[in-house]
Amino acid sequence: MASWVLHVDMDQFIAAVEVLRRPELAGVPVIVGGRGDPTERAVVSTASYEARAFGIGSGMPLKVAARKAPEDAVFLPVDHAAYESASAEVMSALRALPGVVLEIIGWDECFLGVETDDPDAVARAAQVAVLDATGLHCSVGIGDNKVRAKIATGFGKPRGVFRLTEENWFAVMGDRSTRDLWGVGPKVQKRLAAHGIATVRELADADRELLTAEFGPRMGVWYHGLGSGVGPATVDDAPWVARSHSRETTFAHNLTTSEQVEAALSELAGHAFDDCAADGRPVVRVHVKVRYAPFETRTFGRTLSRPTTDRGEVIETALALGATLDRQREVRLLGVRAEMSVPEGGAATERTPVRGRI
DNA sequence: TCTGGGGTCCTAGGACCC
DNA sequence: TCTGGGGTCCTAGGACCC
Repeated sequence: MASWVLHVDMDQFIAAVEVLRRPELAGVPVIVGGRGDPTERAVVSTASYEARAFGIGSGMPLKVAARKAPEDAVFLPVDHAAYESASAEVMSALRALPGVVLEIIGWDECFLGVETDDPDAVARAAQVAVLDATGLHCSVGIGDNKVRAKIATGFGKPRGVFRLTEENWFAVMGDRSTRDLWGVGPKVQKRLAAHGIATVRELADADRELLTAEFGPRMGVWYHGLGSGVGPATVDDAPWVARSHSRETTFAHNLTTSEQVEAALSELAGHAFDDCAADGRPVVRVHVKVRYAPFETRTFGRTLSRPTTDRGEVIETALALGATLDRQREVRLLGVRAEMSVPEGGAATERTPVRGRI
């Protein structure tokens, strides 16, 4: 029997959860984001397929989405609790599949590791299990490692299954843009293009020395392998260990006084600390992030002289960092991040350097 | 046209130590 | 006058993902 990695990804997860509890929304363009008010500063979390047909997608400002949306479109507020509970049902249905190792990588997606000679059957079984348990549909990518499984899922959407392995990698991906690779965003795409590397095949054929000179020893090697679809294949079911917690807020009206900034920092730092405290681990470092109007972001950090469980100390540190902000400029967004100490024997498994939760 | 909030990991460069 | 090399820690910033 061979080892396979399956990537399970829910179809339009957030919009689907909303439709599930409000069946009258079936077939309607549904746009979930912010507080559901398209006149506010917020972006689209998920748009239903009906809404996507109008060019509305994740990350788009709600104001822009409102302009594109038809009259019968429905804007809904984000309801984290509802998605978390739906997510838990999905994961528990998948975990119950025989012989699988489950690694959760987000609200609406996970990897399954399985030993089988018929991965398609496992993929179909996963889809049935999720649908039976929750009424929600998903797509499944099958791969010989995490990178190929993850990319395969996109070809299976919606409600489908797609297999991507060493055998068909170049046939499927070779002529596509490097941007289609997981972990290559607009900046990296541009830097690669400056070296004449536009396609996946060109990345695979590129000189490794050139890539390490451009991106550093780790990322250079990672990108080079990515061109050939190389990646880790170990699925790890160890519980997730958060490295940090943050709270941030975008203000409907920009802040202009020190008093406003201090009040906001105290509150955010307190919440961030509380999230760390709930994990039972001390804070080792505090960051403050500020977005000046119109859109320039700065971050400041300070490492504490020793790990602390003192809420007041974390707040004081955030305020001290906040004191260095430019008082002449309006503040559009503030955030506080608290990094925690790493627990004994913390996650030591192979990780992909794809940023985000993986 | 207007750009959220929650995360993780990598890199460059300076400080500092031996 | 010329001033190593390696290692670690820290800061700041960058990039990406969901």
